[in-house]
Amino acid sequence: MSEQKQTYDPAAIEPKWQRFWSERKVFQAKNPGDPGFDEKQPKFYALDMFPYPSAAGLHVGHPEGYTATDIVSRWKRAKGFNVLHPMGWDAFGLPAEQWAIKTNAHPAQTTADSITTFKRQLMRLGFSYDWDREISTADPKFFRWTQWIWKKLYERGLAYESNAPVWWCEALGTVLSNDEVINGRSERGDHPCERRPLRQWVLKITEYAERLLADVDRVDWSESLKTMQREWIGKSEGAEVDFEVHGHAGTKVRVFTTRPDTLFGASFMVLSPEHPLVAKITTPAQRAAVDAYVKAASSKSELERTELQKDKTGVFTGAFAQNPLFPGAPANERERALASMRGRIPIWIADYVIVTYGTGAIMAVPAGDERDFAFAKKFGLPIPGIFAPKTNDSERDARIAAGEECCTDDVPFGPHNTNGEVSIAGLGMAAAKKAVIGWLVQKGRGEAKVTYKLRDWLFSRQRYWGEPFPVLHTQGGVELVPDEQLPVELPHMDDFKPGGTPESPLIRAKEWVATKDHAGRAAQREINTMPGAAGSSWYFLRFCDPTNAREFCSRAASDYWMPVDLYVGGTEHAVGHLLYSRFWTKVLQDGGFVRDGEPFQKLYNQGMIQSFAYQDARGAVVPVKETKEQGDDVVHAATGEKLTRIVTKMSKRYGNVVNPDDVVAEYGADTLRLYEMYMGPLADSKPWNPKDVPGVHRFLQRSWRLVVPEFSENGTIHAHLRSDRPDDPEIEKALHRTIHKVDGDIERMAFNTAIAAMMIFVNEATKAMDRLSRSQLLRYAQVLQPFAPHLAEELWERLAGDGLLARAPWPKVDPALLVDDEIEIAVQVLGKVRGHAKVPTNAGNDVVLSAARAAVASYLEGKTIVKEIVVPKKLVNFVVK
RNA sequence: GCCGGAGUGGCGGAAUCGGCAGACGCACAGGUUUCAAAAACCUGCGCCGCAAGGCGUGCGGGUUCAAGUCCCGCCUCCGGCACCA
Repeated sequence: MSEQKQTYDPAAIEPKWQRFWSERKVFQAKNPGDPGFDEKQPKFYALDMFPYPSAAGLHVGHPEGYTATDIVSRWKRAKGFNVLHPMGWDAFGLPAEQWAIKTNAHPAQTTADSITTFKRQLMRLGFSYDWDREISTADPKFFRWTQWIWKKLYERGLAYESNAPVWWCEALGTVLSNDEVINGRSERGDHPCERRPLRQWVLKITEYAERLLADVDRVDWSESLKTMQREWIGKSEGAEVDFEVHGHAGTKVRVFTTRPDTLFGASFMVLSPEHPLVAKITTPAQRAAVDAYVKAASSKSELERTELQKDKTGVFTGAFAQNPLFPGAPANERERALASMRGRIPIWIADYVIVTYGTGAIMAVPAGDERDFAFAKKFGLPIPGIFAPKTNDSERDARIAAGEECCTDDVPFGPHNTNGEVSIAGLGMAAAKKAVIGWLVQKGRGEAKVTYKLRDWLFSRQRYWGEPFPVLHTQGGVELVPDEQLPVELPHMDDFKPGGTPESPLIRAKEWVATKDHAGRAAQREINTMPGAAGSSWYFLRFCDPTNAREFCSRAASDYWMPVDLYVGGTEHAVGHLLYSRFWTKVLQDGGFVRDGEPFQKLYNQGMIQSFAYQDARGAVVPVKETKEQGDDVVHAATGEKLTRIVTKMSKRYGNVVNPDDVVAEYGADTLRLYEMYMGPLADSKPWNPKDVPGVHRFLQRSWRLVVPEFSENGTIHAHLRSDRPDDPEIEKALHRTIHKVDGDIERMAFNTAIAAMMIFVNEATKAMDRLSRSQLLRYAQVLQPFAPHLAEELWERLAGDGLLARAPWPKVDPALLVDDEIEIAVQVLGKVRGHAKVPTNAGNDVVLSAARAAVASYLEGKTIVKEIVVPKKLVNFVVK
């Protein structure tokens, strides 16, 4: 029945423009030296966190950030910037390999298929990527340079082999790095992990800890993200102090402490159960108990340890240490008998002390540390009071002084904090630290020390689908593969599954493993592969110079494009990816290969797109398929039970996953882009509401109809737009305000309010449809272009705009049109709005006040005005009695 | 437990520097058009109240002529860290 069809047809215009942009390479970025490069243009590098192409295809979460960077890219181009906006694939890694195993295919094939799907889906959304710069981390032309950079790390002494215990995940068949393990379980798949010693490649990121920390201050990231980076690096300033062990001449236990000032209050010492001295110092009487505790601790998973964290456990070793403030460990029996001797403290072991942090041993000061206090209470150890606080709470002061309550505040030390040579009595924390460290250094019993929580980066996996290391194991040790033999490619293997042993499946590629070293002697290739984060730690550099066959990226290219001006992605990479990328960039900077050590100047985390789900009375989620609408309610289709709507993650299990392809098919890509930007602030998590999508689609249709009549034949435009005419001043004003608002809102990444401003304009323009001019609609198309590029480009073409809209400059705003001659101000009496008054915009206070008095005359009658407050151009407030 | 962020109509959200709370969209209601429906367009729409008016930004206090916004004390939700000495 519908000969009368809407003329806005995204299915027709979107592919048309996508093809056009692609064939003409409209979004190709020019490097210095390229033909057509304009050196007068400033540059702008807008980057998305490149996706991991999974078999499941694109999720609606992907286009959210991608649309944001696309809007900024298109806007920057219109503002005269040379814009680099690339896209690529994070293609190596565990999930691809596991998918391949599950589907009985080869990861090279499944990855290629996933990339094809992702690219097709992305192409349908009209993003202005320079597809000539597309890269894949699994492409030998790319990972050749990943291997080359790894060699630089090795040559700079930043890559080493280690047999230290590492996180091993049985289910994944590989080791994992710290940030891939959460509470003793794998981040991917949530499988249990345990610590095991295995030969691994490790990168010395800790050598860069201080710079990684310091440079956090100079990037434009959210405070919470910067805090996460700082906390992961975890700098602590303090001291290392040596304690001699009684009865073991020359044996010292070194502890790390952030509170060397509290050394006078050390009443026992705790070693981690894994500490190397435990076996040596344990007395025969305590040996059985200690062995049992050590064994129990080692079999406990990290998870069990943290679950039991409330209750402290530990065992006495039987040994004693000597507080270095009170030296002279007794050499003979007689002295040892003096149990009261000052500074003689018992050595315990407990699993609240972690072997990998600090020195794996602590001095316990229960008076100044909550954990030590709890331990001392539980095991009846002494709690010498060391502080003498003087606050308003004298009862608490007394308890602290007596060692009955723990105190971690900065309070003065009490009078007995002296050993005759150094005294901190009456001093505060900072001065006392200085005094104690000074004395220890002078006596050679300790030193100031900075420690970091950051651990070296475990950089190898026992899996097939990753970059091979450019390393040979020869009779003479490790030998690097020469640059001219890079890349070291993966051997083709039909069976690449992990073999249930800690060795990589590459061990079975015998011809590949067996090779020759530089001298022609038998050698073996490294069989571990690099972790998923290898390629993503430098891909942003390759985008600057993606086809360079001689270098990973020329200095000229990176000097021009780097740093990334806007980087958008999810918070899940807040620690790992960002820290690793910063580390590699700094190493490359030290090698003179890039200018700046910070890759990402501005970083923006998008929120998660959530979805509705329905819960029954017991709180169980009912899959969307099993629900139905009944009036205003949603009920269980089978039982009719009324359900409660909740907001949650999209999940197959709940059946609430939204597929971008479906949205494009029904409404078009412009609607999808617009809806995702209109949902709310980019940084917030917010639920997808299918009922809201038609709202933004309607807005696009209304925009369209300003140019093309609803049911026109052949899609011709309104007659009055076929020639130029004077601009209607009212509409002109509204248009300039819209341009100004959209401009400012894109700048602050407030895309939702920019769209609202355009909606307001379209609503006004619709009411004055026949007064619109061609010039006004061309300019409207220009502001709409970053958001709904296909529709805008089509309108531009139909209105016979000059050239291509994608290359048109941003429309000019006349500041004079942003102000009205007359404005309405609010008039308040005692802070309540009681009326409004129209006054000339630049009226003086007397004019404003008399207009305001007239507007609220009835409220002022019989009252005395005590005070008159005039806020220019906003309001007047009368304070009356 | 500690560190971030948030809490505003039936819903998503707006209020950018302390100055008219609820822009814009959804849902809903009424209307125009239509044989009818859809679409489109127009109008209304925080809560209580017939109205005048009162109340209202998680809760309780405070500062101010004026508080969603600032201060103090709580509650709830989300994210991160979690015995790091």
